[in-house]
Amino acid sequence: MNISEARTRIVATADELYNARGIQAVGMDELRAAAGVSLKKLYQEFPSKGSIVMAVLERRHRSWAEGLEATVRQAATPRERLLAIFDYLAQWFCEDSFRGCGFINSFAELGAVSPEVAEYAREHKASFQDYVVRLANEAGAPSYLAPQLSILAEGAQTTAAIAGTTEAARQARSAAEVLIDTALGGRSSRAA
Amino acid sequence: MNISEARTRIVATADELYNARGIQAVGMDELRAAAGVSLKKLYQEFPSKGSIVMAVLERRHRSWAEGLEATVRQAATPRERLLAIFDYLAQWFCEDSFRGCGFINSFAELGAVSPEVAEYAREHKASFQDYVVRLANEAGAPSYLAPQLSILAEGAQTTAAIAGTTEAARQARSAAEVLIDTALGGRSSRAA
DNA sequence: ACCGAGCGAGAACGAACGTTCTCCCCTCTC
DNA sequence: GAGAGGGGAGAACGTTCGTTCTCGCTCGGT
Repeated sequence: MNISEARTRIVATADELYNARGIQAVGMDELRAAAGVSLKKLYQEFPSKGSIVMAVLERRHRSWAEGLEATVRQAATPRERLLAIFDYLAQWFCEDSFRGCGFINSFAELGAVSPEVAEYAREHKASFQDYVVRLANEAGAPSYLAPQLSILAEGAQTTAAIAGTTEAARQARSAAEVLIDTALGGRSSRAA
Repeated sequence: MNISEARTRIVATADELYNARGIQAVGMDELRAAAGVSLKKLYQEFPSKGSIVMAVLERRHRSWAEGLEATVRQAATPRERLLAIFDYLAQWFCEDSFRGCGFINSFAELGAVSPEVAEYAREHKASFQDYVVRLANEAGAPSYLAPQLSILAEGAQTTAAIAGTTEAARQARSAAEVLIDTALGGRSSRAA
């Protein structure tokens, strides 16, 4: 077995388990069993559980960024690209495994106790916000639009996670339409 | 010492500690020390840690509902009452102890493992959404407005928590103004 | 003054967890 | 074929945690 293949499987399995049940609720032995590796190999690939958590966060960040980018790329106009954020959310919420944003969850679980996790969650959110800023700029929108849309996206994620329904994506999208059209149409009017 | 006074102090202390460091990171012994009660009294008042967690959630719910209601009541018009939601958030985010919505956090930490916690978080969010629906109705807004504002409020909370800044309240408020004015002004136009 | 009930302090217990160690088998090399 | 090295299974270790138990003290009633 390739050493890097074991790593990949460990991180992928950890991602699933941590997402489904929470990081602290999944022990190393359960992860070992689910990933089909020995404990020795686990600790050969990762020095500690904390480093697995960080690897999972990196994987989640990559997966999110790539998935979002792929959905956005399909949109034709700058306005549609901004709205594509919410289409991506809608599709994500439909997955059986959806249990809320993994960064919000890990921040809530470990942010107060692990500076690394807190910092990575912050970076992930900042990178998303930067991305929205870029999309908003390409649409020629005033600078206050991007944070508004980011907040809508965050809210849709937690609402969908806790309520267990998918409608928040649609509701957030319709709100985003209003915000975008107002920002693009009525130049000069209102600022944050 | 009044028996109910001990209860109150235990729950208040647990609220602080759980909020600051996470539920799972705070042991019964630390709670006992911080609340200044004996372990015996602790288990005399509550059968288990889980029941303390539920009592904390109930306290948080009451505190949230009362604080929100108090802020909303100060607003003069239905439109301002809707916006008061975000003034309440702004004020909350400024508190040193703010570390995100306690229900989102406890849901992320224990929701997958404790059906009671998950259910209570759901109920809390549903009750907030109902409240927004009521305020929106009093403003004569179409039914799609309330979920939009609820999502904004959720998003502001997680954004403020992770970024560690307070500006999300202001940004969400300005977005809410747009959504409210659009919903109240352009009757018939767009629905969710 | 004495007895019993209640309380605080903290030891004790059992379980779970992260991490390391041991033992055994397989395999590859000479 | 013998020996060594690596890897898997899982026992072991030390810690932490939730919960219970023990012990000694205090205090109120008669």
